[in-house]
Amino acid sequence: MPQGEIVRVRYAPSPTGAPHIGNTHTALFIWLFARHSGGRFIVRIEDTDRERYVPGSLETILEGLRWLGLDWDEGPEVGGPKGPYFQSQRLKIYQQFARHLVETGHAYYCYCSQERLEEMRREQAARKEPPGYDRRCRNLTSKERGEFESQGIVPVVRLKVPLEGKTAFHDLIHGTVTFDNRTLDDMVLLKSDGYPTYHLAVVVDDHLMEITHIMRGDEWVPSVPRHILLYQALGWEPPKFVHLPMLLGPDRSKLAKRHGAASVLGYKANGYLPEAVLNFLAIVGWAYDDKTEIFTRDELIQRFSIQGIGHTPAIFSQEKMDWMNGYYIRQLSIEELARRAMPFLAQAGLIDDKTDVAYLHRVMPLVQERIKKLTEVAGLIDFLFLEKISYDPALLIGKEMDRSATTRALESSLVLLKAQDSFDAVALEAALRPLAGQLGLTPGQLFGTIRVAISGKTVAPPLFESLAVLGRDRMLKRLAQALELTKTLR
RNA sequence: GGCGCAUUCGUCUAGCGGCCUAGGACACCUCCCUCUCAAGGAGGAGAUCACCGGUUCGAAUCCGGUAUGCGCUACCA
Repeated sequence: MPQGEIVRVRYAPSPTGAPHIGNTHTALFIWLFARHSGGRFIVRIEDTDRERYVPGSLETILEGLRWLGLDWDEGPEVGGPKGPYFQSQRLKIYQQFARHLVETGHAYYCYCSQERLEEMRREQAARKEPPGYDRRCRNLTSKERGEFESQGIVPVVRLKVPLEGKTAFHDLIHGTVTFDNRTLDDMVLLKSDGYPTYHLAVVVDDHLMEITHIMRGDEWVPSVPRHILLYQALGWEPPKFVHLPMLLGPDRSKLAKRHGAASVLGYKANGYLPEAVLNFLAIVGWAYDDKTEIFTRDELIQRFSIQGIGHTPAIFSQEKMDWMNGYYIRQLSIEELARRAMPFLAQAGLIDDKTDVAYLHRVMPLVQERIKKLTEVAGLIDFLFLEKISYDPALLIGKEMDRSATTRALESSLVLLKAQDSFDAVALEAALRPLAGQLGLTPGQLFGTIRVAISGKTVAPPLFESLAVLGRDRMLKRLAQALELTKTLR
């Protein structure tokens, strides 16, 4: 990259399904590099495989990027000076370069049928030879070509890879990597349906779009020598290469759908905060120093560097992701937490448009430090929204208590609270705590029984705060209900 | 099978020749706080730096080999 030239990097997803967290990880690193260097972040859609195309996946990919705030300067929806940004709309360009390569002797037409190629590979496997095209069509005479053409066979275009020598390239993360040309076969550049393969399309587009750094996952390293050969054949200068560490599943294999909630949008649906996902993704495969791991988006942009990127593939740790999400939830203001939790509460049927936001603001402090995901809110505080709660009456009887002790506890609490005139948490605790001793119970026993009576749960937010939010009427009603229920116990 | 990349606590990582008797974080354990659950605080356990050679006064750090893992090996990306 000449001095002063602006960084241009691209994220080039294929619309073949929902974007998983591995792709997103790559996108984030590319975006961070672009923003850090004041360059351009380009999104290019590599839709050259018509068979694997999944309708709707483009929208999902873009939504995932938007959710994380990875804005793009050129690409779908925004356009740009080097478009179109869909490879399916650039077919003529690839065909033209493919033809050019054939004319200049760097590529050739291949008429081999897929059946023959498959059989060839089977035989190679049987003979324990490395698989690869046997170059049967590499030196066809024009007469032979004419015969195939007259049979109506539509050829593919293959690159004429040098039979010997070595091809090397320099990667900003891995250093110099060298390949022996003998291990490379004559790959297809243009398929018989007129679509380019990845190899042709990526080289042509990266050049035409003036990409300065090719950033992508490590799984692409083995294809670089072929691309270098293509650059040479086309007389172009290759950009810089930056191969990013891959994300692995818990079984250490390349992260894929079968590893569970691998889709970014899945994280959104499961109650993760975009800033937490962004932060977490950034610190796997990249480190700033020996201790910092919480970064705001601006800090990430400011501190990101290729030097800090690791060489090793990394296992995506769901546990740590969850911890970080919980951490970010705890940093939210009550108002913000309420705003973010609302869709999940609505989904659980606990709130609707008419729900009082001020009430939500009173509820949120009860859950803020107890959840790791927004999806957990509803289960913790449903009793504060539901008209009626149901639970197993046996839960009312606490540790080392019996039915009569439970009944007495509920009766006494009811009497005491009926006479109570102040219903904030502090006053309620001051009133109820002494009651335990009077009943010959530990505070834990008494509070446990009341907890179940008002929430239907043995694990719930703090009792007095919960009572305060519930309010006098509802708490008395629930205690009375619980008292009724004790009659069903033996 | 061939080629390529990689190898520091279970996991994510710091380390780029002496500061390392290897630091941080998650998870785990103990204690404190405490009405349950959390959160928080204080501790703890956990890595002979894959292995074997070499270079060097000195190596987790440099070099070579071995092993292991992963990736690629399609008219998929």
